[in-house]
Amino acid sequence: MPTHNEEIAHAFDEIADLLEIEEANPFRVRAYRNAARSLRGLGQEITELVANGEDLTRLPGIGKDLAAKIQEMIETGKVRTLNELHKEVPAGVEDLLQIPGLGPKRVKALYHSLGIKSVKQLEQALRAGRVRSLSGFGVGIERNILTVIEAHRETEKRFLRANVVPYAEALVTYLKRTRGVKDVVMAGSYRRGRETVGDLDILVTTSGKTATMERFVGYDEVEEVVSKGTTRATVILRNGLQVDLRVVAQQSFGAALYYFTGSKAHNIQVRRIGQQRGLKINEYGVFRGKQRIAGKTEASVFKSVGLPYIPPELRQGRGEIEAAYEKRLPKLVQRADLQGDLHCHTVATDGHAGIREMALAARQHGLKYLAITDHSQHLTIAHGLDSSRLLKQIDEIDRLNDELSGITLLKGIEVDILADGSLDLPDQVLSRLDLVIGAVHNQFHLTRDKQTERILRAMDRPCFTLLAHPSGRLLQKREAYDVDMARIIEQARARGCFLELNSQPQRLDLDEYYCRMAHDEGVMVSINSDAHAEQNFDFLQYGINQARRGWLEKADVLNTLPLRELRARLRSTMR
DNA sequence: GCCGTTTTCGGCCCGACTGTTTTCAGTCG
Repeated sequence: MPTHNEEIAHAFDEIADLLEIEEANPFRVRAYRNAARSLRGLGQEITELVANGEDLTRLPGIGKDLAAKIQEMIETGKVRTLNELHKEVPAGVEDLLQIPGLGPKRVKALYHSLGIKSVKQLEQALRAGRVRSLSGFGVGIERNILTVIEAHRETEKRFLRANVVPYAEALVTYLKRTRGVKDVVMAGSYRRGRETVGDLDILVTTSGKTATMERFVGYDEVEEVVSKGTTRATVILRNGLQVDLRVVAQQSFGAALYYFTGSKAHNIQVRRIGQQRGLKINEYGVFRGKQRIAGKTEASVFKSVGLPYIPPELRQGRGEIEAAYEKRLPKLVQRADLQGDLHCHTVATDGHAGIREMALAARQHGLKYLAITDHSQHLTIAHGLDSSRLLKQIDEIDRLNDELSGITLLKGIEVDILADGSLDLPDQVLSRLDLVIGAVHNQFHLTRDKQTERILRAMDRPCFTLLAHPSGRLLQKREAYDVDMARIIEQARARGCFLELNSQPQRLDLDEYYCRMAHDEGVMVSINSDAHAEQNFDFLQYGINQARRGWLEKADVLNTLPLRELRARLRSTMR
């Protein structure tokens, strides 16, 4: 049973929680949290590193002691330290830390004074008014925690980026219409382009006194005001989304934007570098002693520690700072680099528009070519194409290409990869197409070996061009199927075929880790909309966000090629 | 518990808001 990074990270977080409740040295606590974060950001299974005999203490935040604990975890599946800690504080108590407003001190008091070991017990104690008498508590805190427990029973969940975009944009527009307000920008994970966001962070700069805070908490969608000061406020919207607002003076714009964009891991690294250089970096600027030396722009903050500008999508604390110092930051792909789209559907299967309408919509979105790739017969629920319908569609595309200007249609198919790795249509039909996208749409629960073999076999077919949504994940709905993606990427390199980055907001598949692996291995990725309707070409922006988080450059992306070159590349994969 | 272009000891990112306190501890991002 392999041990995954997340399990070890979780164990370290749990140790940190328990140590905190025990009032251990806060820096020791932080060491465990740093190590957990480091493991989560690794992008590679730690068991592989161990198997390759790598020295774990070379990983950031992992020293001799924690390296040994990782070994212990891999070998025995547990850590003695954690079991020891549980003798003092039973399992479950640390869950109380997840409740906003409860930190280690209060949790410790709740457990030691009242014996509270679960959220449920806490709720009962709160209702009985037994909590208010504890020192450090009061009626106010009692009431607040109760409200939070009730309101957040269903939360701790993140929102799909696409679902919060309208809220973010509306709120920004609303705040911009405030007197004295200069800039209103989104920061946080939203700005870093993450596929899901836990909350929205909005930064506002003002000149002089304004009523920004009042206007913010008075927003129509606000259900609850969590906190409100002069420079910072937090609200919960009616849909459960938390929004944090920060207000700073114009001169601090860059420092504040940098600070609130994060990520936390990235910021901590840079502040530490600043510290080594005798600088203090906070949201108001970069300071040497009392003197403010930078902060008007983000670039000035980076410059103060000798770094070039690092795009938000890369600020994850995963090697971007080292890469920046060594001048090997990627030049990230942009939406404008995309020349076409290689995956869409029409009314022939489960799409909502005809070929012509999709072509015109693609052209409207600035694309020069579009591959029509409806489903194949095996996907009956989508009314997939059999050979004869596909051949008819090929003729129709030929006719439309004669007629349409400014957009070229490519003939393709999203063909099912069957359980045995064969494709759902015969080679002689597939060979008439410009490209063949293979996709797994069933049998998600095969063993890792079988699933991997299935896909590798399909990729080996003579007509195979591109692997659609390679992991099959649906964000917040379905886990990726168990598959050896490193082998698939290796096979794509050897075979000369390509991987898709599917831009559907709930897919965004490849994920950022495997994008980076493809980049490192020299495998080209196609950023596709998988549009099922005319407006779905907007999804491409989400794919671009994801690609940028995965360090992809223009040269890594198949559909940045002009049509002629693209055709040549596609032909080269057919054999 | 980690870490080192001032250091193998002595540091460890930084500030805002709330509520319970009479000047600050706890919590959060």
